[in-house]
Amino acid sequence: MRLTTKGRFAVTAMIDLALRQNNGPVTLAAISQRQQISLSYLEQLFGKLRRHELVESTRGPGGGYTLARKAADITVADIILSVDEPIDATQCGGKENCLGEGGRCMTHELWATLNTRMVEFLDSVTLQKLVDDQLAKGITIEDKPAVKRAISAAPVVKPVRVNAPNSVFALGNAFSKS
Amino acid sequence: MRLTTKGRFAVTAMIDLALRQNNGPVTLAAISQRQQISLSYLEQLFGKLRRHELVESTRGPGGGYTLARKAADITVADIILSVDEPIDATQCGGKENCLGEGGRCMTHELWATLNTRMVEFLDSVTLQKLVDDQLAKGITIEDKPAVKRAISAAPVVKPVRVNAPNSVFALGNAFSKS
DNA sequence: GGTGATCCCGAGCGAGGCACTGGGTTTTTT
DNA sequence: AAAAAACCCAGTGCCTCGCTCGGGATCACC
Repeated sequence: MRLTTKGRFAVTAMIDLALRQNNGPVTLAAISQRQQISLSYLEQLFGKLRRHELVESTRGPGGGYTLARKAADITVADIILSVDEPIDATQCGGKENCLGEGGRCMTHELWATLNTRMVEFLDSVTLQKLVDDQLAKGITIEDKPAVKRAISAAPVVKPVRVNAPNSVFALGNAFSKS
Repeated sequence: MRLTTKGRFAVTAMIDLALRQNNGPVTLAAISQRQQISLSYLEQLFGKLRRHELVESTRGPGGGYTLARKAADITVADIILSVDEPIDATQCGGKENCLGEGGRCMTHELWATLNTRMVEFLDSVTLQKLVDDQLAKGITIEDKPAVKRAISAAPVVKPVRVNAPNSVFALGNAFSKS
């Protein structure tokens, strides 16, 4: 498991989606503008989310994405594991990894436990809870305009690269080898 | 905070050091051989560990490293935070990060909480505990030969690059931007 | 006082991931 | 037909990881 801004973006986008999907599919372009995430990057993320059956898509005008299940049935762990993929290949397994004499994996259990703890925690937080948090904060959600085509007009703020410089909070491959 | 094999190597090396430091300083060359970690890489790691006052060094022949405090007073969090550094610069702070209208940081608290949980956990595991685990597993520790200079002879197994390919368990910069 | 063991330091390198860009295609509605 | 949207994919610049290389500094010994 791995946590980067990638996972953060995905969670943020999913919250945005959950907040507004009640009047029809939500377009990535809209999420991109609201959350300042590059459209193409969102496309990649939602491609993965769709393949993991967390969201469903409808194409064509008026289309967009909707949640594939109830927000209460989607956890943060689901989202992060979807976009960050390598859920498998998780153990040092039986391979030639652990050292020769005595053959252990001195820290194997430590990382395994840590992994479990993290997943447990992330799995305990549902998308619904995050949505409730946002609503409690008093977020205003604009109604979608009835006429779809008459949007735009608003000066398109090109989402500038915010450039996350310093990784401060990162968990790296804890299983490979060992 | 961040967890990579870097942190794993550091923890592993520290366990090795704790296990054998009772008859004098332990050389990096010895740890390198036993744990199959490249010597130069170990030098870098122990440089950081020394600067964070987790270990002390003695130079010259017969020198090496010893723990700067009791193993019971060193936690896994100490070790990992030492080698992975960027403990600071942790918040999205007051900067221009959070979005314009409504200005939130929708997931800020989520990541902050996760970070806290992880550090709490890692801080609850002491080096002494890991050492005890190893001893319980029935590890044999060879006595250091009395004559220092008469070592070597053993066919130097060049530590081959084990090459951890797939990062499975990784937490990335969770705060920057947001 | 030289020799060698050991720590110390910095520059750099190859691989891979991240965040993003750009250019297309398909599907669907109007 | 035209436009809106999802889809797809190849590439780019940057950064970190794990490691190598090449050189010091410092100290125990003979």
